[in-house]
Amino acid sequence: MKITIKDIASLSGVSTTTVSKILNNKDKDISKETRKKVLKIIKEKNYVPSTVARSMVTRKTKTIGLVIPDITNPFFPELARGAEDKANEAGYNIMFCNTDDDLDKEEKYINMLVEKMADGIIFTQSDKRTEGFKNTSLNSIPIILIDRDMDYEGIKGKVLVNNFDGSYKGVSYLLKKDYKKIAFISGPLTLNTGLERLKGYKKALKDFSVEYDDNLVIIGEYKREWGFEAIDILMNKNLDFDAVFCGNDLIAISVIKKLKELGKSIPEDVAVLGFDDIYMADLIEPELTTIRQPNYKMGYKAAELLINVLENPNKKMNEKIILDTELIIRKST
Amino acid sequence: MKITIKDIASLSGVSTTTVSKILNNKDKDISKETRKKVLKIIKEKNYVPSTVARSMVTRKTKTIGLVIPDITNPFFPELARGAEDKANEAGYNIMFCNTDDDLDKEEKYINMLVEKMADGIIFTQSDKRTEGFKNTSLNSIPIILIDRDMDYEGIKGKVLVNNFDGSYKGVSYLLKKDYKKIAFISGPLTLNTGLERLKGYKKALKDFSVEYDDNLVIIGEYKREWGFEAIDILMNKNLDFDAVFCGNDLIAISVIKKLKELGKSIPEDVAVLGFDDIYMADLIEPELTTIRQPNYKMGYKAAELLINVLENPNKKMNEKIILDTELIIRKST
DNA sequence: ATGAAAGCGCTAACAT
DNA sequence: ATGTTAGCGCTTTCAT
Repeated sequence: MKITIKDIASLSGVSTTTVSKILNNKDKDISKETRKKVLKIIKEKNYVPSTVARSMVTRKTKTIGLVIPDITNPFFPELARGAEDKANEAGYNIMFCNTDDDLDKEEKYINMLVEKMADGIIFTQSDKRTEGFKNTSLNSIPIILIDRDMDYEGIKGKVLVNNFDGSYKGVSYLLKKDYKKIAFISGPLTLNTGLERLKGYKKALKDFSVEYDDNLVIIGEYKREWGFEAIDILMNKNLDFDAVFCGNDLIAISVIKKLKELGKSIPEDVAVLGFDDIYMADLIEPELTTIRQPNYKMGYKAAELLINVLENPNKKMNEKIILDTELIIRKST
Repeated sequence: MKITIKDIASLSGVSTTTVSKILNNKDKDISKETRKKVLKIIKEKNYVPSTVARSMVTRKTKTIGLVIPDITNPFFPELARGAEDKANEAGYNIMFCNTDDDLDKEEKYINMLVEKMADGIIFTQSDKRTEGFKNTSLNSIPIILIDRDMDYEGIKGKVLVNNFDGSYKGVSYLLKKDYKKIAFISGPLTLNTGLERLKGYKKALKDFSVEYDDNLVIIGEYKREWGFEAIDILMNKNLDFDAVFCGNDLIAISVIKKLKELGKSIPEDVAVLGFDDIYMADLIEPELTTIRQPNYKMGYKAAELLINVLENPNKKMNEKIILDTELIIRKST
């Protein structure tokens, strides 16, 4: 038989109100002795209050939904970890959902989270999403957008990365090192991230008076396979390039691999620059020069922002945090 | 104003009972018309039933806790993903918790999960845990153990990997290839996983009539840093070895790196064998030969087992699933 | 085929 | 300093 607050109350010879107050640290006006007595019984009986019952009346679940494309993509674990750490500090739990960049799955998950009365959602949306949600029930729950930008109702904050600046820094560095024919193996341009990186790339070329060549920019996905394919495409086009700027590290790593297979030495024949600085970036050969994104911090900040919104429901806020990248120079350039 | 079942009922001109029945597909004896009418109103009003209120009476939350050391460790994302996929299929959500192998954090999380009335827990315990839980409240909730073995109350199933066999297969392969001085850079032996791998290593040596040398076995942690250190130790001891069997891929990858820095070529001077087959194993140079663990499947099976237990509370089961490993031969051996 | 009513375990406004 | 009471939104038993 599950033990309830009522049991504790009668066992202690007090009312449930008194027990409840003690449980919730609203015990300003509870006598020391009562407090002690009740606490003792609670411990004895190993009583655990039901959060479900509590949520029923407080309308809060202390649960945050984390909706991301795929935890298996090396970009996300750190982000998830950051969010979880902050949530945990503040007494929240994280419910995690993988959408595979699928719009239907996204909506399904959001619905689930609303049904389960998650207090809020941290959301990295699908690269296929071009508009807001069909489901209006969504608007009942605050959302923090992370990494990928967009505007629609319900968004109470954003944590983004300065992709333009990161890309600009990286490509400028390449240019300074006298690489002049820089191919850009991009991820999809449906996302602001890709778009901004492309802009940074163009801007850097311009500032160094290098002409932009459309042929050198090819667009694919943020996946390892795309790196292999992309090099094939570039080679088949018979293009001349002395450096490759990759949309992310996953692409960069497979590009390096492919290039080596083709007998190119890196960075002598071709320099390779990545984006992200994933866990493995300094373990490959040659160690990857890349633009580090603060993934852990992103997750952490997003949770912080969300909790802030949740615990100050009066203040209408919509903060936008833009985190900086860092150029990590290693051996591949 | 949040819309409730009551609103739907009065709007449809029926009782809440009727609405509830329709919501839960217990509508055998609800007329077609009523059903249709109610469903229409529900859609119109964008009504989402509160799972919290439902849980209150059904005593089920359709939530599963996933307690792991660290999602940031490349071993876990796939496992987590497997669990999430299965959970999702069955209409469950996953609450995820990182313990950093810390016993206090473990107990804290377990408590949280009990408070939140998670229906069950999938649990990869800390490598520091040597006994069951202090907290008896835990016994109220079924647990599936994953990857790391142990016995205590509340355990309703296990999904493990045949570490002995995996290790045996890998080391035998090395031996067959005529590597005879095989160092073993192990993870901790507090875990059955490490212990079993050591046993497999010993058994293989024995079967190939190679004498076991205590000096060649060094024990550390499942972390990249340990790979670097371990090679230092081996070198300082001035030991002769022609192959290294690593406790996991993380160690193997840093071992390869270190060895290359020392001017050794792989696999000519030294062969390297890993364990896990993480995402990056075939992207490093040389591609890593390793013993693949079915991580995704482990997570998936664990969720399956748990859901089975949850949905058949009458049957007393305690299944133990032992998954097989696979030797993936690449270029490092 | 449908509804009335009790109750899940807790909190909070209001008394005392 | 402590207790009474009314709900939170749903499911379920039992009537009708």
